Amino acid sequence: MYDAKWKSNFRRKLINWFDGHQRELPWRQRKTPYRIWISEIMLQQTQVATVVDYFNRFTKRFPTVAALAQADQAEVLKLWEGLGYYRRARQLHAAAQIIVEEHAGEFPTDFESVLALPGIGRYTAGAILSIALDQKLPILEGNTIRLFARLMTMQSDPRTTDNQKALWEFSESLLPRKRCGDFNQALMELGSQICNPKRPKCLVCPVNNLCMTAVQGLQEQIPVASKKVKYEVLLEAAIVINQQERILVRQCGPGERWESLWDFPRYTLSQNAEAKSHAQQLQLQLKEETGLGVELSGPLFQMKHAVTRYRITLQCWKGDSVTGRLRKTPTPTRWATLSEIEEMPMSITGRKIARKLKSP
DNA sequence: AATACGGGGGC
DNA sequence: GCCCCAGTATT
Repeated sequence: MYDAKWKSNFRRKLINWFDGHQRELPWRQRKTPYRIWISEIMLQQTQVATVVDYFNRFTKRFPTVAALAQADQAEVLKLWEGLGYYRRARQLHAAAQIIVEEHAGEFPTDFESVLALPGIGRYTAGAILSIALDQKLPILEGNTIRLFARLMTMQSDPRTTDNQKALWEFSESLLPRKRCGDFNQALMELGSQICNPKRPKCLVCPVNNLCMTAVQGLQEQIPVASKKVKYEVLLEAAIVINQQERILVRQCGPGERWESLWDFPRYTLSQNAEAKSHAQQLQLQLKEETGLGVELSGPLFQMKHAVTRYRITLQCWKGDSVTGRLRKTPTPTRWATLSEIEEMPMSITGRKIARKLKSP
């Protein structure tokens, strides 16, 4: 079924389609390993449309490996602010320093060395080296998993270990002799633009007659859905304490969500109680922990924030007329003005609260 | 094999 | 509200 003839047809049709339909994207203008690397890290679990502006800002500020390696981590995180998965930024920064020290500042060109860099797994190593240097290496990620599952009419969850192995082998077996980078990008472009999850555009797909799923009309059944992850709901309160134009902020600690990013003090609320009694409870608790006189008013606003396995409802209170001295706090804290806060890498909730404070 | 790690696009 | 996104690292 997937014999040499099928594969050569597939390669030819796919690459022809890509030549006429590929999107113009900033990282496609100059395909250096550095720029492809940055784009691939940003694109991990993140849609193209979200990445474009971040990529442009980041590569303008850090045009080379050396520039990135020399930066302060806080500045790297600031440019990553809002993109999520902040470990990517820290590992990107660490990898730049490794490249300077161990590879003379040149992005390595052999698969094993690239794979050894922090934040780079099999997909990203293959993507960088194929796209930037046209090396013959396979890829497998969200788009290609779905595309291959449909091409192969895979009848079980493509995310299982066994099926992943089969999909990697399929990806490798498909690689053309030349233009492997374009071919890999074409696979992903087809997966995202045509072979999309819901209602794929099989009528305009360049390989629809090679796809048994399309021929049999099984698009909604394949790929087989993975087990769903359960969510639980958390309720948290953020508190804004003003003291002579300065606001108390804290840095999230190790093992905590948003590690090393700045945030406002937050407390978990039990779910069923009334907001007002929570506010009073928090007031007492905060007085205890900071030694400050704390007055509460609010809530300022509420927001919901979905994270992988749980959901947060965040409430925010604005404090006023705070006097006294800070005695002790659970994590690193500092009093910062709103303009100082603008320069600090903030969690998404911190960022939204700060924006709200600036233009109420 | 499961889980942590963010935030947003699109319907 | 739900699914999914150019995944990686850890347990």
